[in-house]
Amino acid sequence: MWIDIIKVELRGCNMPELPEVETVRQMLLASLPRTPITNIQIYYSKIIQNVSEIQFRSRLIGQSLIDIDRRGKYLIFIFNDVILISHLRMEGKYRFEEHLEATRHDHIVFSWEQGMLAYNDTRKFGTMHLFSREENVWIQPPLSRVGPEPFDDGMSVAYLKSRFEGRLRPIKSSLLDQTIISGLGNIYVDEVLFRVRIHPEKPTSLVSEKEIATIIEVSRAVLGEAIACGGTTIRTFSSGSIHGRFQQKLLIHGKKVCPICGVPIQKIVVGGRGTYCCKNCQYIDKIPSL
DNA sequence: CAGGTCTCCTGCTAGC
DNA sequence: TGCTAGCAGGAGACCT
Repeated sequence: MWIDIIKVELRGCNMPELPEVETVRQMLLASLPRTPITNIQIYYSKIIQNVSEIQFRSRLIGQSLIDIDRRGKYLIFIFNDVILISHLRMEGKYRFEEHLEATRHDHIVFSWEQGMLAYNDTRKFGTMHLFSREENVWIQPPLSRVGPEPFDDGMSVAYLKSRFEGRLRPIKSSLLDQTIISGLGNIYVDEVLFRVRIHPEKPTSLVSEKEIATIIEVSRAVLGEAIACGGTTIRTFSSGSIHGRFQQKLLIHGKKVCPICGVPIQKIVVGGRGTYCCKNCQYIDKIPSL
């Protein structure tokens, strides 16, 4: 079985966000062996952040996978004695095969009796952290920096309001800030802001309570639907080349013309990120007319 | 503290 | 045709 994230028509827009990571989590959970890891090959060690290459191997070899969790865009592999936290960043992907030969951009390969798992990452931006299960991984970086997901109990209008107060930066930057709200990346933030008809450059503190409520509701809907669709850019080679069906449901990201008013969509830069929005339908100051 | 800028890295593309 | 400079982007480091 292959689990891969491919480039689709939107160049540079294939980064895994929460729905993609969740899809990868489910597929790995279904396919990875629960027997001890027999070997680990490291071809590019800078992926590993908090322990040495030697420690990474010695502490993981012999460990059996118990479960895979997820927090925001982080995958959390739980073994007998250790916890491996993996972030795919822009282009990280895993593939599991009975036997694989490491190819270009395969940086770490885990082996079991039953198969091999390769971590492949063209841009080498992905990260891995290794912790002991005795440590509390939730109170130290990177997980300590991850704020609540839209689905979490901790996510509420009152919470977001408190985090938005006094913030002058664009709302898009605040929604991309994983310490405030986790799981939304560049594509989904554009989608959410278009659907709630708020301009990405609207100052955060000017977003009303009513708008915050709508942002939460729409974030849940967009992410939930994307998860149900298997993400935007995921495909499994075992079932041909099907990419995530949410790709077809994008309304604004990568589009040329506004699906509501027909005006050409603007491509601007907000907080250093390529941003798609409709100047006609997304307001900076006005209350959205939903 | 808030927020801006730089860094990491490679593949693609515009421009010559 | 072949080359190169420039760009994209999640999150942390660093600076103001």
